[in-house]
Amino acid sequence: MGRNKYPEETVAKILDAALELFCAQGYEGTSIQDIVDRLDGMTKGAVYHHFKSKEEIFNAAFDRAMAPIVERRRATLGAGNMTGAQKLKRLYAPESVVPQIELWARMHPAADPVKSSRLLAMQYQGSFDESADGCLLPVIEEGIADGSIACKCPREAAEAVSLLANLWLLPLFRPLETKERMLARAQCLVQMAAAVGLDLGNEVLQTTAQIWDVWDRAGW
Amino acid sequence: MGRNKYPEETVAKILDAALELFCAQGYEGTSIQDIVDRLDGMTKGAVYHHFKSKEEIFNAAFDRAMAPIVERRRATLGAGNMTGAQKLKRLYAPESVVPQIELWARMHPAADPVKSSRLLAMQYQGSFDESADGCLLPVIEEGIADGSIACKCPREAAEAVSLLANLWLLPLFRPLETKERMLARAQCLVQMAAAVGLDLGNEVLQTTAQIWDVWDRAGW
DNA sequence: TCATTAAATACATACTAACGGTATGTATAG
DNA sequence: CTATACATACCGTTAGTATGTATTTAATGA
Repeated sequence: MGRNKYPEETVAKILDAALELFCAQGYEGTSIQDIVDRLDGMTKGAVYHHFKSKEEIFNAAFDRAMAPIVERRRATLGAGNMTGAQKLKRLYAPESVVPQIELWARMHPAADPVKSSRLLAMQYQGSFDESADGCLLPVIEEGIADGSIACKCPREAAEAVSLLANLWLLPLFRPLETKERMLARAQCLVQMAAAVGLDLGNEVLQTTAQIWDVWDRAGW
Repeated sequence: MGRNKYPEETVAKILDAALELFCAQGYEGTSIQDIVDRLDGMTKGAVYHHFKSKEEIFNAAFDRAMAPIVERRRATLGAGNMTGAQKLKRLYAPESVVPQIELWARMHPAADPVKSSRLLAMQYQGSFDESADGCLLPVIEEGIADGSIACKCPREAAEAVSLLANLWLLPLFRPLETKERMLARAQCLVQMAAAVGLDLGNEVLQTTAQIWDVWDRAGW
């Protein structure tokens, strides 16, 4: 295969194949050769021309998949003149959460946390970086500033809620058996968040129910 | 090196070396050869005679390190005629937690969650299995039975508290800068737990302070 | 404006070092 | 004599590299 006039297309093809495989088989379970085999005619040399390591491919594929979701959430929050408290509820409303869930559903991480350990670690990391610091904490601080939220430990509350929401309420790595248990978790989280001054709103329960349905439909 | 009369010693040496390396460099970052190189004179054949895979070595090393700690905690809880509420506080008192912390301090897991992803996944898993189901939940249910605890969602509360305690309050994978921030987390956790009917007691704050000191002393 | 050339880029090919694991040999304890 | 505790030598696979080659782009000059 000769040189492509539009190398971005090649990059896109690589990332598409990589994401699918990484999700289906995990990081360690996917070899570079597996990826190459899906890029008909292309060879490993091409892949290593565009990316310098397997890790870089993984991160790029993941970031590319997340980008539109993050963007969408930012847009939701940026627009309008809402109070911090209102934005907080928005963050956990279906329209913010469901797209992300659909991505995860496509990725289908292995139910065994140890086998999905890399994805788990990224979710863990993300719970602090993106979810808490980049998204939840600013909203909480806005709410404190405008008087709509009374929270004495915004940073800690943001971290704890993000962690619970990402690693527990969403049962990515330890699937739940029933919708009821998932709703019980949501209820529990709402109470705990309220204790540190964060009113997540009862929409969380509807959001949770929708998430369950999405996964159920995806044959979880 | 000839045949050893006491093969358990060989096994112990392998596990000691393995634990240290797995903690310092992570699972993927540690090769069987790395382990072998620490067992002067011994070869890979010996290792694979006693263990059938790298994974088995990892699990054995980890279990061996955890065993005395689990045992000790069980002993603390089993003895005496305490109410469930009292036992709950006991679970988060220094004498229950600090030994475990000292183990972790020795192990020194890499600060990057992705590099320590396997350890993280095991902590995650353990937060449900051992910490919640095996330890916290029975105590809560005991407390409900004897009337000392009023908790509407024992299973969910146990899981959430375990997760937060293991993956957030103890900053194994994302070290904290100051003692104050760690204490703020503890305070936050206490409030959140109280919201679902679990009184962890103010001893948690002292426990947390002690944990910080242990790590500080270990040159964290 | 357009051919000519030089340089940068997009790949393919062929290779290496390291890894987890195995097959097999050998000496020693029981 | 047999089972066990190792050592030695090997294998298939993997991530990654070195290098070669064709094609695009940029620079040049008339």
